[in-house]
Amino acid sequence: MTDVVTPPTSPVSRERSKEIKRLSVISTARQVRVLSRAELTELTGLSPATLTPLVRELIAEGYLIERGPGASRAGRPRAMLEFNPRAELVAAVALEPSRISCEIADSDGTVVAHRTVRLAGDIIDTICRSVPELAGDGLPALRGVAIAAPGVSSGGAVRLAPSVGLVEGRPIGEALQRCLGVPVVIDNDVNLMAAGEHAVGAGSDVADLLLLHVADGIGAGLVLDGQVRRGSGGAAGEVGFLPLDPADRGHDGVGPFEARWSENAIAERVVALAPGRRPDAPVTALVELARADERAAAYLGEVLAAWSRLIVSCVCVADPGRVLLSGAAAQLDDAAVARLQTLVAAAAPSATEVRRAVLGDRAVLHGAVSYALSAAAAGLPTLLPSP
Amino acid sequence: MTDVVTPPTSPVSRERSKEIKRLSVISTARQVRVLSRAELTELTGLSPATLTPLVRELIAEGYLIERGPGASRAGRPRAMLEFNPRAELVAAVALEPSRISCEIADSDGTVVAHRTVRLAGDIIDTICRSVPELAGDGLPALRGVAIAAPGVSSGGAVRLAPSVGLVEGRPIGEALQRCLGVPVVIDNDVNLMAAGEHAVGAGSDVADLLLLHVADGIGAGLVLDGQVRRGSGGAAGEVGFLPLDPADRGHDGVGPFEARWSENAIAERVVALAPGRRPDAPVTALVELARADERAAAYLGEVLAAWSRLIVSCVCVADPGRVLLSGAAAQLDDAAVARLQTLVAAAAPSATEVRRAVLGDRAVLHGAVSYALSAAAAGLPTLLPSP
DNA sequence: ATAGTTCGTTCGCCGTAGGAAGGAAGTGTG
DNA sequence: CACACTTCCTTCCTACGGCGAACGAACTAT
Repeated sequence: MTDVVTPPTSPVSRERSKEIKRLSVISTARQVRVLSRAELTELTGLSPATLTPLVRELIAEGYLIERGPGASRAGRPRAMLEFNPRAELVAAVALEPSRISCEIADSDGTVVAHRTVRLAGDIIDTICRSVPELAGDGLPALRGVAIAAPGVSSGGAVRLAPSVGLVEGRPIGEALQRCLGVPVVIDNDVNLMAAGEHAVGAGSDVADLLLLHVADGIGAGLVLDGQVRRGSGGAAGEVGFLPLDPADRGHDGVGPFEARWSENAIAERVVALAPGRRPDAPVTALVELARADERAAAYLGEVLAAWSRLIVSCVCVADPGRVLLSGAAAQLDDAAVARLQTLVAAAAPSATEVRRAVLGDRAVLHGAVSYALSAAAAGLPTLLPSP
Repeated sequence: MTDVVTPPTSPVSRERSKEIKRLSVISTARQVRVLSRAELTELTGLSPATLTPLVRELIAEGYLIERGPGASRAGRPRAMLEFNPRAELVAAVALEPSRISCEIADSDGTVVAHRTVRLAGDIIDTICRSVPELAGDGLPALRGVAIAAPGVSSGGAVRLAPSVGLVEGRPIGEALQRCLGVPVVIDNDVNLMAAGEHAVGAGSDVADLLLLHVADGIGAGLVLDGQVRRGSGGAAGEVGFLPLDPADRGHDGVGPFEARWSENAIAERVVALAPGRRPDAPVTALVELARADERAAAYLGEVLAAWSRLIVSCVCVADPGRVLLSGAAAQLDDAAVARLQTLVAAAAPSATEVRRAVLGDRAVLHGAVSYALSAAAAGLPTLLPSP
């Protein structure tokens, strides 16, 4: 439909269709974990005759491991195959202001190795050296690298100084891809969290979700139709900029909304309400204070109202159906989440479930795994069941 | 990733891959209109040997028409093929409060036949009779039917009484599909407009856009990554419900925002500013008034500010990169559009282009064509170049 | 005219998908 | 305990589609 010139790659070549089958089997096995060839025929639709050599190949490559025969009612018992998560490793690299943390995980998201490197010298060099070192003899199994960058990763406002210029645009991705020989994806950390929760967390049963992450700023990750949507400039989910209060104006790349309702801002108010040292988890502190202190309860109400308006805004635009609370917002207790849910339901045009995210710190890692695995499959357009 | 059970369809069968090739050629030809086999090899990546029999088949089926030889610098001239738009017809059915309008169009969006039927008896029956009648001997070429329903078509708030129960959910789609034997898609009219502008209108050069349609209410259609996104409950784009004014509350299924800034609301103010009969095009009237009347100018400013905040909200959530003004919003003159653009740029976190939609009334029709054509191809997951 | 160039087609090989039949390994039953 | 029966997996075989390569076709340039 668009008048972009069609790319010169052949749509269906023989190698492709074989690879598609491979991926179909692998992805099925990854989900089901332990299954027989008979189940594979059912799930993938491939004929047994087709599967036999393919499975043999996958066993030889270490993707599948033959286990003993499974239970059987009648007839020959199924020879069970177990998916070997170690057959596919991914690297998740998180860029932080003055260091990078690097993790190697298998396709379950189990961390096989991790390391934190102080940022010295060129980022790209550092990553190119660290990843193979960490992977060790598992390097051949490396399927992809996902890089989590704080703030907006491409286009949009630049929110984090250190990564400017290096992260901006493609260079880092392209360079790493050449150097490591595997697909490299780079994205906003909030988007990765959303992908993680969608893959194995509180959103694994739905196709659409919005993850609202409250920290120093407020950001959201949007998953629609099973895919993280970044928008044209990569600024989708920049909900801190929502013009919810007509009077407010943003300052220095900080959205008007997040200036008032981020974790930082709440922390300040909490300190004012209960003088003492600044709490690590201001929202937790606020929730506790609110049980006894009326002023705190009132302020908690304000916070919930503000967040609810933010959520409603997202529902009106994208209708994700489920909203996951992450970061400081995940510190809300059940009662507060329920209140938030009620506020949202009252104003949103569509039924929306509000829940806490469940993966916490590990969300980014799982997101990276999910990205890297799907990037490995991305060479060819997906023929796999997408939802 | 999700634990939905994998569907039992085979991923790559021979018939599929053949169909994929067919579609690849057809879709290329649809875009380029007149081309040679040599160009097809370049554009689709298929080898000449593969194309020869395929093209022969398509000629026999009427998809392609052989034209004379084209110009040539040196060597054998290319035998030109022309795509026959009449080979694919689609029906676009618009449900209106008391009648339905039905159009048959070819894949250019040229209307071949149209008819308006007063709503009497069962909607499904009526459509099932009208479409084949209208299509006449072109019926075998019918590739799909798209139905445009006002308001939210599934889930979400019900906005239009007459279609309740019939449109709600799947029944009408399924029934028609059985009866007519072609894919039937049903959607919100604003979503269809967005699809239309994306296909052949002011958004044909981008993958993401948001169409803002101002009429009795305010609605938006969201295209991300080349696809209309409806959200989990089909309420994506219900921007009339945006909680932009904390004090406001919605009434009776009308969003708080649209109650104040829809065409109706503007019309009332315009009447107040310039007493007389209610204008057909209140925004046009307002723009003209604003040239001379200060109060009108101020009010126009308010309208633009309100709309800009709405657009900014959408940018913060979905970052479409381009916003198309449709309906009453398309009545703005260049200067007003420019002002709107400026307002948006000042507050949005990402560069966003604001333009008028260009298809006007025909947007829904083109959207229906686009839907119906892609629905015909939707049986199999797209292997075609998606962006 | 002849060489050169570009197009399109035919031929034939190769590889893959999948039907069919057969072997393998269990459970139930007389 | 043998026999049928069921189910699972494999092997054999065939058919067919994709594409490389050679070939014929059609036109330009010199």
